[in-house]
Amino acid sequence: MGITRTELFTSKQNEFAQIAKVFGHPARLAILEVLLKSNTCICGDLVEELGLAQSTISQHLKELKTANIIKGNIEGTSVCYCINEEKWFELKANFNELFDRYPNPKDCC
Amino acid sequence: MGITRTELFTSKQNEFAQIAKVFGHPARLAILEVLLKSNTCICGDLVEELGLAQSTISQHLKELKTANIIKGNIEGTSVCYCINEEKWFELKANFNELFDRYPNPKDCC
DNA sequence: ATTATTAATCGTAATATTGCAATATATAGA
DNA sequence: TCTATATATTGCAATATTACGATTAATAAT
Repeated sequence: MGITRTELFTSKQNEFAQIAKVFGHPARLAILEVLLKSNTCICGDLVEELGLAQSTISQHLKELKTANIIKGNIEGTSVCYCINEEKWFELKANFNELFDRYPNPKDCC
Repeated sequence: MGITRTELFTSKQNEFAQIAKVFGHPARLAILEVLLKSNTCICGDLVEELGLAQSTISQHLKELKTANIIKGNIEGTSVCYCINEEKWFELKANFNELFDRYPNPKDCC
């Protein structure tokens, strides 16, 4: 059905999945990497860096913004994007919290 | 088009996105959490824990297995699942590598 | 051998995602 | 005001994902 039965899961699970999904596209990773590499905000430039159409990139940026992973500041006729520092470290903590739940020592297999 | 233009991105980006996508569904997170919580392999049980149909869970397990995040050992008529320890820590490292790329100090916004 | 149990696979329907062209919007500069 | 530039939005078309019932396959128990 293409529809996720979110009612079966905790809101924490649904929210985590939502975020992971945003990381689940190479174009969005590429955008994030450009933002990480440059020490400052990126105004424009993104369309030339990646090989996708402007509208497609705008859409991916929108998803990153909606997930609160990046911020966009209007700068004259263009928009400057950068990573939302607070959210970024929150996500790092969230992922580590998951990864660190690995039982140690474990008793199987 | 629903098709990702993987040719535009590095294999590292594509592979990372592929993994993130696996984490991008609450049912798969729920499965992983069950496996993390119990200190041993889980044989069956998963279908009762989550509220999804058996075939649906089997499909999600397949994706987790394909991504090499979990392993399945046949145990008589049932199958025991557990997290692939090596891969798990590799993923933790991969995600942290990404998160740690945040420029510090940064000079913008 | 027959039956019960468990998990995988198949087929299919519904919905989501990706991508792009075309269009709209908004600001800067002449 | 008119034009150029930059980004967002809209409207598709193609493909992917999610979910489930039905079926299959494989082993265990009787």
